[in-house]
Amino acid sequence: MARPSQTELAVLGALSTGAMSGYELRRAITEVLGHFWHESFGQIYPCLTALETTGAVRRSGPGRTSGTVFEMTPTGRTRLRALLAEPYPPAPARNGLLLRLFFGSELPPGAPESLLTQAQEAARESLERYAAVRADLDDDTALDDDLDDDTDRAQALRTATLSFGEHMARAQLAWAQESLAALERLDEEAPRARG
Amino acid sequence: MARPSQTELAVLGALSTGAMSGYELRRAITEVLGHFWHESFGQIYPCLTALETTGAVRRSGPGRTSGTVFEMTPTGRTRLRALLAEPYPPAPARNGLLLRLFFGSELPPGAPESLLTQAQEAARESLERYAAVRADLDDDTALDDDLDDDTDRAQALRTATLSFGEHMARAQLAWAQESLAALERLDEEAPRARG
DNA sequence: AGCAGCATGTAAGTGGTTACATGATTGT
DNA sequence: ACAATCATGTAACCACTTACATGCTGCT
Repeated sequence: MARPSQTELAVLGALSTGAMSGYELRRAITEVLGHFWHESFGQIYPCLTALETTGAVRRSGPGRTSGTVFEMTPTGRTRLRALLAEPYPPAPARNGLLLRLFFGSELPPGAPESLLTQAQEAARESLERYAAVRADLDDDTALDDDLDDDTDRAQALRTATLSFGEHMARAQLAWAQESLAALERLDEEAPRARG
Repeated sequence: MARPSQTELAVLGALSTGAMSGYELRRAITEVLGHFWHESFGQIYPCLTALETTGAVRRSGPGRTSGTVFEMTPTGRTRLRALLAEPYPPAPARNGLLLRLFFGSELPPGAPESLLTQAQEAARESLERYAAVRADLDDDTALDDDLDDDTDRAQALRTATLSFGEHMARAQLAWAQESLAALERLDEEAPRARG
């Protein structure tokens, strides 16, 4: 694991919150980072063994299978900080929805509209999920009054990632609505414009 | 090319607007679809030969190198429509910025702020590019008064993909500003909250 | 005894990028 | 003559997914 990798960063990041098994690691990633990150077992386990050989991670617990947890070492924390400071690779621009919409005039009428409605629905569902997460988050902060500045700041950063999802979902919702309206307007005007 | 592929769709889509060489194909994709799609030569050429063997695409022109253009056949257009109707695979959730922000409390103070400022700047640049594209688009529609309903609709769909980019960029801008403000507020309040 | 969930891994395959090799054409 | 750009491709590699193999633990 010489070259920096995003999987490595995600794994070390998750491990920075406490020691856990590979299985738990994956669940932690999908549950906590789920709205902007994903890892599969096929990535996690090889990454863990690689991290072990570089000394960033240590296995502790009884033995081979059960009870074994992966724990971040000081070397690992240094590595985590280095990876965090690394510039992130640009996300590959590949939006299947827009690709289909762009050439949507090849499809029967109504098909692009249906794509937009689906996108709208997806955005609404995302917003609902985010609202639930935010409710949990607010409960937590209301309970803990004795936060120091560090956890306060950490909390704010985590909230920012949630807020990103909310902004994007709202934007997608507005866009889909707007685009649907534009297509509808076209349908109404078109027949008159003939001749 | 038995299994549907997004590259195939992008290539056929681009070819549906006219015959061109592989080289031109790539330029067309990056220029026209650039804000939501990308293809490299390593994908395009193998895909073209595969499409040729299935009869979706035909080579025409003088010979081996120069002058050869790839042309979509009727089979190809059928294939394009089938691919467009296919549900699109979900985009893998992997946002490097959010990953760094989430664990940003491990970084020296100021680093997350710098990430947000960069994101803000990137969004601003995107908006500028989109504004330029939209200006071109409006010029075109102003010139052509004799549009039929079909091109009108095609135009609306293409505009929708541009509009998507604009909505997302604006949302990112707003989010970055909001998050920066939240962090700043924290900095001001923190010292007082001590003791 | 049997099932659900915990747990660790591997192998094969996919989709994609990057770098390279090669050569023609056009402009300066 | 040289450089830039047009043009077509291949090979090596990388990241990632999926499916599979294996076995443990705890519950009913």
